[in-house]
Amino acid sequence: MRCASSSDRLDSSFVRNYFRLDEDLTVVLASIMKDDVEREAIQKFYGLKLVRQERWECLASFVLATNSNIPRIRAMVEKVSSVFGEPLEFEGLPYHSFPSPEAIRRAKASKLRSCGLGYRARFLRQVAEAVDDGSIDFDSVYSMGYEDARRALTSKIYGEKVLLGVGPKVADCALLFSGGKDEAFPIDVWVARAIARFYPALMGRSLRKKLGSSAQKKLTAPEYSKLSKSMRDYFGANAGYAQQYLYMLSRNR
DNA sequence: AAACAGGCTGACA
DNA sequence: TGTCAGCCTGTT
Repeated sequence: MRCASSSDRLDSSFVRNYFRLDEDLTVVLASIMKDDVEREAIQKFYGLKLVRQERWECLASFVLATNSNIPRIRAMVEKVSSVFGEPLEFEGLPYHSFPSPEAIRRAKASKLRSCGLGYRARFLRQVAEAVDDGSIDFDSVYSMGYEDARRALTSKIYGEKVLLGVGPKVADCALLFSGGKDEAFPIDVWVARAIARFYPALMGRSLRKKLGSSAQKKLTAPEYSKLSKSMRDYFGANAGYAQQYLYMLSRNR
């Protein structure tokens, strides 16, 4: 395989790991083709894959993504990178790396805030501190099983959250995209809508009604746990893949 | 121009 | 344990 990058570290074995070229996608897809909905989604978005993202960058990005939207998330990540990241060059063009936890930790509050992060600035800094000082250790957390790892990401020590800004949805995203937990099934508003529409039986009547009519369309913590568990039970070990295809289906209709 | 956007925290029942 | 308001900010 041939590839080009700005760094020697990003060689072909990195690319192989990042894009999961070691896995047989057809086998994975066969395991989640449990109904016509997934069949249609897989046909429509055939080739869509999970990738193995860098762990700190992934968690930090999803902390920033809270209560926001894709264009804005992109703007926040790019701004933070250009202000606090290392300058890079690739094929003559300038780029910036995503900043290290240390860089975010050292950042002046007002400067961090001026990246347009809003109240997420505080969360990003606290997560950076926890990663930098070892309060949270990715190696140890991601070596646990799914349930324990999710508990670890959202846990409290002496009543204080270890990772402020990391709730159930953010934790599931980190576990799926950078923690090697393929059974994680993150539920954002799009996925919740898709479940209500295509899998009403898995959702339950009251929640379905709420998403349909009520102005309050955000899942409560208990609703989230219950729903994500039933989706994991239904799709099994590769539920995260099912979620990705369902998400795409939900957004393209 | 009020609502909404790829939720979470802190306070309270 | 489960609810609920409030929250930065950009966009529609």
